[in-house]
Amino acid sequence: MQLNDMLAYKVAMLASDLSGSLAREYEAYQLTMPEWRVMATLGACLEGSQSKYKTAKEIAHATRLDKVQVSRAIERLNKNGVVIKRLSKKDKRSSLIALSKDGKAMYEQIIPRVVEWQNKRLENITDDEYRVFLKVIEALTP
Amino acid sequence: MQLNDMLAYKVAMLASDLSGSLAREYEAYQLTMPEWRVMATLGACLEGSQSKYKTAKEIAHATRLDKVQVSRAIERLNKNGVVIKRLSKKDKRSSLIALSKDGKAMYEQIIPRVVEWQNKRLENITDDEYRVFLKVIEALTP
DNA sequence: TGAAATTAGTTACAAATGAAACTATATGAA
DNA sequence: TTCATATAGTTTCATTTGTAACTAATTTCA
Repeated sequence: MQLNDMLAYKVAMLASDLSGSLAREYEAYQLTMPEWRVMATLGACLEGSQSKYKTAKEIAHATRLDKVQVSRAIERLNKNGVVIKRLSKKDKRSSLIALSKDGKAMYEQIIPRVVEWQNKRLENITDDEYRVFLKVIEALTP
Repeated sequence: MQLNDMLAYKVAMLASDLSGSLAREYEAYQLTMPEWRVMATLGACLEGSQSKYKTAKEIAHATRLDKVQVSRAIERLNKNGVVIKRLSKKDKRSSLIALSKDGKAMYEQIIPRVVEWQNKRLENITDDEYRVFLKVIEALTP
């Protein structure tokens, strides 16, 4: 059995390649990966009818980052004017986080680049193949 | 677009889950992931007709680890008697690395655990689905 | 030849990461 | 109430990781 035949290795290689390649789309905006994930989460919730505010805890859950990483990402995004923070009245331990006007504008610039990047990556793959791919990912995740 | 719909994110989640889960199989042997990959590479080459010795460079290439990680992994494996190192006569900058007797025994204990782990993970997935999955991975990797 | 450029591997240092301790608030049971 | 326990988020510290500099050997080509 070669390393190359091993599932975990294959997927790790793919993940590292995809992450690195996608990162080039948002690195232009001086964002790290955790920062991008926080933004993406805050940006996505603008579209629905839900509140545009999220707590750090909710963001951590959505991004699967741990609370330290989320705290640091929010701190930097806040310092750079990308997100705003207001104290929650319900629970004074928490803040409510949302994209600022600038942050929203930045998000709206990045998203099309991410979509385009993804479409390009998927262009040699049929819909059927991709469906199976997603299904297998689902089945592999406990 | 939700984070969850993003290809790179999905694959990163899967990779992190698979790596972590597989790691439990070799962590019992006090191996880190780079160390396991080095062992796996040296172990696999015992089976073919090739030399059982590999240079750090060849190992780095096979494992896709960078040379610093490989150097550190080899250093620790060597200190723990898992691999042996002899100077290459052809090129005095290089060493030739191979599994020691103990290292080979360890490798032969671990491999069945890894195979079993992988089979278990794949048990809900049909051969056809898995074939497509591998094909998509191939197509996604540039 | 032999000086300049390249390569293998190691070492040193800086940045990223994660675990654990900490602060402030909230919850729950006596 | 009030005291013990739990939780949100931050800070601290040790470890991991990656980058760049380094050493020693090899290759190239003038």
